[in-house]
Amino acid sequence: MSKPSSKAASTRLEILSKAFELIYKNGYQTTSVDVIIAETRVTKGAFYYHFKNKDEMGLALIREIMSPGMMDTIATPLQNSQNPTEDIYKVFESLLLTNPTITQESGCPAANLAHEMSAHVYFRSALHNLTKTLEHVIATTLESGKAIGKINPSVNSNEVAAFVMGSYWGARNLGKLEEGKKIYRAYLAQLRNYLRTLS
Amino acid sequence: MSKPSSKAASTRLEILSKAFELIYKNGYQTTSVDVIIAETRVTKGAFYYHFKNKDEMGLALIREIMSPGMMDTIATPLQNSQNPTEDIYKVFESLLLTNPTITQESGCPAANLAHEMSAHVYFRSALHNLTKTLEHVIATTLESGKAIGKINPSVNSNEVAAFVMGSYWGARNLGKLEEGKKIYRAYLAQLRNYLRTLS
DNA sequence: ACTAAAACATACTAATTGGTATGTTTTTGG
DNA sequence: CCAAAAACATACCAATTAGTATGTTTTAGT
Repeated sequence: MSKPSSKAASTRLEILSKAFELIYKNGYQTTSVDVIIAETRVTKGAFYYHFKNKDEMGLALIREIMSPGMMDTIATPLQNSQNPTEDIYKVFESLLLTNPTITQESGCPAANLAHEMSAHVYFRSALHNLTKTLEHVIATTLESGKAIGKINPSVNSNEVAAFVMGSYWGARNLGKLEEGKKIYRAYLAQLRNYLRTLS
Repeated sequence: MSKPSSKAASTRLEILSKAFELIYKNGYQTTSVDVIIAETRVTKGAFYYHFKNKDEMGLALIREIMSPGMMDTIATPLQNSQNPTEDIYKVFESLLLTNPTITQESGCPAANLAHEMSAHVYFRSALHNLTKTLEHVIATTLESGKAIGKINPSVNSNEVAAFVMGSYWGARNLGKLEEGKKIYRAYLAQLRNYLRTLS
């Protein structure tokens, strides 16, 4: 995500960055290659030199922009957590209430793509891989919480991780229908209640 | 949803039914008017006689097909519930595991549309209206649970209703990325755990 | 049975789509 | 420095899109 050493690599990155921005806002199918290149200094020849078609670009987007981005905002803050439930809560709270690049109108980039492109095999497996990685991070956090006596040993970490991830996606989707952050606060309050039952 | 008394009304219903089927499977934007009429005995003239444009048809779809459908499968089973948490759980369990028209690949029709069309003001408010109605039904169920001593009075019914609806949407979205129903069983197990804390 | 409106049918259009063909320029290794 | 490959630029194309123009048929009230 951060090696525009060569000119060609920076062109490629410019495409992916602008594509992410547009697709996040307007969806994959309704973001045409034409508008992507119109919003960059890139021409069609350059676009199709770097990606053999639109879908290849979309897959690169998942792997090179979205995956690292989500790892940064979710996985990194959970490393070496001494208080799993509180730290997991905080990750989603800041994601919902303070993160500047993720907006209420546009929702969660990964959830959006999952909704729209899950019928496409390669998109589906790329996104599945992404979610499984995140779920694994959360589950691992819970497991180490067990080791330090902060999480009840009877808790099924994988189930909980899936439940938390899923509920977040759902909250993001509900949020797209509303104006204020009231829905997020309701969600977070109940998420906290739920997480507390894991101790 | 059930008055094809006149010939014209049955034409209109045929459009909406097939449109629902196609849009549920393939999304709103990627379902063209051309394929809708190709899959019915309806011509373009008839289509644009009944709906002034594609979006008007989409809105009718929400109001005349989806809303009644969701009321039937979610609200009706909760009427006069004597055991709120168990009945709420059962509604989502049957929705996830046994409902024949809602498939894993295609997910939740309302959640799909919310994801795709929330930027469109009229779609957003129609869908928001739909979700708020459902949340209200769930919240009301919880409130009457309080009256019969089955739900802890300190529970915030509206928050819980939003959390349950949202988590279901998220589970549906996660499910679209996977093959088996394992993810649903994980979700349901944790939903049950969560609902039990409300007693 | 008659007529006016409702309900439909057919043929078209302008814009947009993803992708290609065919070039020119720029970079890079020897 | 120089050739070959990499990187880009321009002009095009066939298919698909939502929507319209202009008809014909069907229905319903009198």
